Amino acid sequence: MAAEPDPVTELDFLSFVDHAVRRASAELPVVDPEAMRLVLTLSRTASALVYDLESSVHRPRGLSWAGFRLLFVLWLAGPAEPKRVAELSGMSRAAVSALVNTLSRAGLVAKAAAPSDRRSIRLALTDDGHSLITEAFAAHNQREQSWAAGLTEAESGTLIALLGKLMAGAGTAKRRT
Amino acid sequence: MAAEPDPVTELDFLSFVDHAVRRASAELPVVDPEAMRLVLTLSRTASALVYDLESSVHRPRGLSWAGFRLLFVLWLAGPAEPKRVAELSGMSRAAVSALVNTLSRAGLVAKAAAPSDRRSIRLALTDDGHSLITEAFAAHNQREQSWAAGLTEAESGTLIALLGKLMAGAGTAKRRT
DNA sequence: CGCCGTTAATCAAAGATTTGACTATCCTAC
DNA sequence: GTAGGATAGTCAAATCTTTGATTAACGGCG
Repeated sequence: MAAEPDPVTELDFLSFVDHAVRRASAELPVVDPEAMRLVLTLSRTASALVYDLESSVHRPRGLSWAGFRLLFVLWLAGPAEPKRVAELSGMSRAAVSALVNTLSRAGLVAKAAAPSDRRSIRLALTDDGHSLITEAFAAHNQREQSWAAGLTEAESGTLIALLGKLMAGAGTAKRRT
Repeated sequence: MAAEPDPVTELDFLSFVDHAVRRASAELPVVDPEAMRLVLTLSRTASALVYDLESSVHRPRGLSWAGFRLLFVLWLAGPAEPKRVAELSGMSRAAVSALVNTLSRAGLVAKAAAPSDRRSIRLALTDDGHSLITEAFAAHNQREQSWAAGLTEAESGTLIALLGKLMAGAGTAKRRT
């Protein structure tokens, strides 16, 4: 790690990817640069996207990213049990449980007895919750559109298809329980 | 060693995206379904990817995802100040500060006086830190390769290019300070 | 009918992350 | 040279998330 061949001082979050791939390949010949670049670009893009949506749309409305996802699932899947909400939103059951307490205290989500299993409960949006999620999602989608505007429709379709293929191909991908 | 494929959950997720897009479009005619599908697919794919890498590669080595990212940055950018590490790794300065304490206590990162600014410090990998990150990244990249294996080389290149374009087009994307 | 392994939700403790405040230092303009 | 604003790192409080344990309920099998 002697000399720096690159002007490391001027890198930002995105262009660091180029530097990192070159550097890592040089230090570890076993590295597959293409796979590395793919994962790095994907995770950084997603992270920037989520951060932007959360800070510009949801925080101002008093929702965390997780809170938004939970309301979103209840909105589009209808009333459901915590277990199913956890699966669909990608959270742990404990996280759902804690988050539901918060959202319930805020009057956005209601708990009721589950139809046929007394261990479980049924979660549903309140009227306030429904109002909030529809309004918030409208703004959310506005912002999504300004992101998507950087791509043509064809490109957007290709990107979605490739992400789907990536996801499907990764049969080993574990989800949380 | 428990890397069990869970196709049911993944399919559940994929079909939820379809369902969600249809449902949201029906309830809110103003919604752009293509932008919605793009963001949903992207964030969910990235989330599955990160979760898989973290749980299969880094947790077993005692590293959190954030801890890995910090070591990764120091490894490839060389010794740097916390401010720059925060920029390159996408964390807040406070998070870097806290994380460096942990990693420093674990003997992976060393703090030293910054060359020319007495407000700042210089962070660097220790020998142990260097050993750990190279070993961990080798395993990390192995796993990346098994994800990338689902795509052809051409598809992978296209995907990277489209993500880059998406990121570049979103000039309004805010980064954290 | 009752035993017992599963499954669901929740709780508790530990760890992380964020925002905002605070201290120390830098540096430009007077 | 020095006053004032800007900048770096850290701390504190509030939130969230995760893991593991706990309580309650289900359901198959003798």
